[in-house]
Amino acid sequence: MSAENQGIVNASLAPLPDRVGVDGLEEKWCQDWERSGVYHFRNTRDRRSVYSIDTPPPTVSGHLHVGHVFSYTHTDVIARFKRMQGYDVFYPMGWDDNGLPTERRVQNYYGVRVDTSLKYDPDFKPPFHGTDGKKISAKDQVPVSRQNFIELCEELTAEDEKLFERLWRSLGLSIDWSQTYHTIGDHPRRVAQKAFLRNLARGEAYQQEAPGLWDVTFQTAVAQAELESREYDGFYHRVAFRFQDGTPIYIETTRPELLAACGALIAHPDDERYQKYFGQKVYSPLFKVEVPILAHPAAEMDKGAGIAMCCTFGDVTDVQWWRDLKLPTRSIIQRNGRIIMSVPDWITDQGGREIFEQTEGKTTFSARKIVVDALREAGDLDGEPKPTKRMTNFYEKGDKPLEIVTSRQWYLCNGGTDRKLNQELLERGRELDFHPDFMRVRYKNWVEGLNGDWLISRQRFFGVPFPLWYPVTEEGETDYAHPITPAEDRLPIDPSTDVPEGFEESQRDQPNGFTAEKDIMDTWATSSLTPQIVTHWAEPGEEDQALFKATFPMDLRPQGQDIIRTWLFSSIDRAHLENGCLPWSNTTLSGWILDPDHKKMSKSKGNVVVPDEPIRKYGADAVRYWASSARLGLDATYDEGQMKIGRRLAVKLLNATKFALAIGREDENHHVADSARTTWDPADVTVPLDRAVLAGLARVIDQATQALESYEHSKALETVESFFWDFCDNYIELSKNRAYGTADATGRTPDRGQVLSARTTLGLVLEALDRLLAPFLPFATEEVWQWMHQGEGSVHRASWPLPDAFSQAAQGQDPSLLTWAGTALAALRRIKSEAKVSMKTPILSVSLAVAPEGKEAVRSALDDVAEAGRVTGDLTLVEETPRAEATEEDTGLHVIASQLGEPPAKKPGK
RNA sequence: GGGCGGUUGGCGCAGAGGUAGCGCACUUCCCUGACACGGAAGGGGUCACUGGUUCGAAUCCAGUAUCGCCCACCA
Repeated sequence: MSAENQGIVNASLAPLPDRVGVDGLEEKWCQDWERSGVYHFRNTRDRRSVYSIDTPPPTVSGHLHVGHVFSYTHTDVIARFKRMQGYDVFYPMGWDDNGLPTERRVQNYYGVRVDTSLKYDPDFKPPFHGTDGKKISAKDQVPVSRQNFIELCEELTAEDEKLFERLWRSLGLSIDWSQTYHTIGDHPRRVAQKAFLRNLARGEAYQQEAPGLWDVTFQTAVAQAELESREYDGFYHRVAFRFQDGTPIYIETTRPELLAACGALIAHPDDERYQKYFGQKVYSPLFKVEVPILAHPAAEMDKGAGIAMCCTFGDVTDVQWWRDLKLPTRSIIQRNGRIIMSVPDWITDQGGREIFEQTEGKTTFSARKIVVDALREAGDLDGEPKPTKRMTNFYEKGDKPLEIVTSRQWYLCNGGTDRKLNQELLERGRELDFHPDFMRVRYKNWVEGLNGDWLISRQRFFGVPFPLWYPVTEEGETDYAHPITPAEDRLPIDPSTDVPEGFEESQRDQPNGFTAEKDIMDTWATSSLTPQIVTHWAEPGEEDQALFKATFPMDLRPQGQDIIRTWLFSSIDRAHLENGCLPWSNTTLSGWILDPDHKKMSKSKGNVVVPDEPIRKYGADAVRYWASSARLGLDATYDEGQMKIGRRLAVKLLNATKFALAIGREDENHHVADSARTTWDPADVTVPLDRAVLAGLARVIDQATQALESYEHSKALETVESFFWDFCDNYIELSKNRAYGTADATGRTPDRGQVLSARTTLGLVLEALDRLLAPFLPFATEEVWQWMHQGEGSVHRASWPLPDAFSQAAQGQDPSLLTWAGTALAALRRIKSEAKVSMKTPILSVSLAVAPEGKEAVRSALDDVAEAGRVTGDLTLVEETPRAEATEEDTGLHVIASQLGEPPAKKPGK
């Protein structure tokens, strides 16, 4: 058994500063930690000894605000705790630079856009440099190859990464900076492509030509997870379709511009109003196209007129009707959101063709106006359009409602169409430990509500390309049914510049040759693989495989609650399909940061706080304290007051420890003359009061450990903190005179054993508290640690305290002794406070009444109480007789009589 | 419309069956040999509301209100 295990602490004491403070600690220790590599993953090859974290990669082109600081601190507290528990913590950092925000930024910054038909140009120089803020118009943008674009992206985001890294370091995140990645880099691209090829080989990825949600601004298909419902102003138009004989039947629509795309009128099969018409034909107004009246249960009787026109495609219900009733496809919206450029052949009526011609190339908005005017003129509009608010699907990054467009897209199975897989993924959700647990239902709701597989292809240019080509037939047609895939060891590839095995570049886009898949993968198709990326999944090297074995499945995924449906779910889907397990065993979900007016902080509201400011103003420990005091999953208010408290705690720790270390050792200037060694042995703690403190400490260690084990960092902090303040306010005050070892007010000098007991207790407890606070206040605790353990390594690699040695040394002493002694001291202080005199004023005599259960406790600490209260004469204890009427606040102890001496004379001057 | 979370002194939060707790702010006092970036003492709440269970309810149950979020609703 080592000395440490027995609770004996051997300290190498460093000289102490005259004055202590928290300013400047960040810089000092950041540099030291970097130099010594405390946070480096030690590459332990044993999975059980490793704690691995799937850190969220922040969007680097995004803006920093205190929300980042908040959730990353929560993770860091856990990382530090696990490290001190002896785990080899694998804590990498990623940067998300894949996707639209970066694409737009690179376009505007350098004046370039991706053209996948171009070849990589190693000598390419962008036309602009550093034009942030100014937008370069599309016609001035120079087309570049995808690889060139990726390089520019890496160049640009390198700056942003530095900014983030500087923030994370100044916040004291214990990230292993040798383990970083960015989502558009070679390695993540290789992982994304490899995983896709394996999905494809197993039949989990497939392509399909189908109607799907489409963003007309970005001109790309959009997945269910990226939808956002927003309120949208619309108008109900009551429009007449007519039977052969001219009898009208009215429908209501908010999208009259789609009239030409109508394929049927649909009512509910039970709707008595329309049952008699089922199977009959009517003619659409203006275009005079014959459409049937059909029944389908998805029609809702109480919505609109109860009968709807089905267009291809106005909304997702239209798609359902079109599919179930086998309606003709009559698309009139182009991918840019405008009406098609030629009159469709199903419109045969001359008047109808002329009206359609007027709408060609128009936006849906302008086309609607033309159609409504024509309807009004034709007498087929009943009344005027009535305004309505409706919820419509938007792409979360877009500002126009989504259209439905038919296109060939790639899908990945996610349980949206397969009941068995759906059940399996729900089971994975039950296996995963959510912190807090109630977040689990969000996952469940999402998986249960899926209505289709995951659409992973995007018609964009910047991103991870599908590693695919297609054969081109003799007739020059692309044969999508037989994609050509590269060997895994060639990855990452770009099909627009790389050539499939067995072909020559000259055969590109030629009959009997090949053609590249033009689409790229959704950014989540890469992000969903961060566990595989950071753990070097499927990399062939021996080192890589060892790393993967030691770190996967990972231990923790920290993330925002808003991306449960995207990041969390898609990661589980990928790991389930690829690895047959959960990607991690725990997930922590942080809440939002609200501004002081309880509004969510967001860039658009302009209420964000840049995190450097509070760090500079209050110190990193203080900001971390604020973040740590919020529970997971609950929103927290941005509260500088809380940071002040954190700062106060850090300063107090410095001062209290300085006192404990200096006492009995300092020269006349309160310096420890030279660095010295000392030993704090729990066996030297003999005084009941001191033992009571150790008993309390053992309990606190136990509680804090349990709280952190269950990811309740705020509870752990609160437990340790309140013990710490109690220790400072009561124990230090009670014991300090004994610890000094000088004569007390009555002229008695404590014996050596009593002095040693106090000093040992001070040392042991503060050393343990330093460890307990280290995950929360890494800077102040490191500073203090170095005073105690000069040259013996960092507190952040020190062992997490165990309760046993302390509870053993307490010898069964009840920790409430400290509470009783503290109460007695408070009573003495109150005498002086009420008399409005200095605490230095001696008490000539005092008599305390104590409840029977506390009398023995107070008696055993009586010397310390008397000394701390400066009682120079008699301190008598009387057992309190239970009183008939209980006082409003009964502490079990009160002053019966007291006599104060003269307050000490004020020092002249100052 | 379905679901989740919150509602506790002026503010920020803890407490989850035994009669309300912490911090900030506030009041008064104190420059005491760790700390004035400090210390001591104190005032302040019918725990959103209404019912119920219980000897006893901030705490459990039912419902209401209110704030926030997630999902659904697109004729």
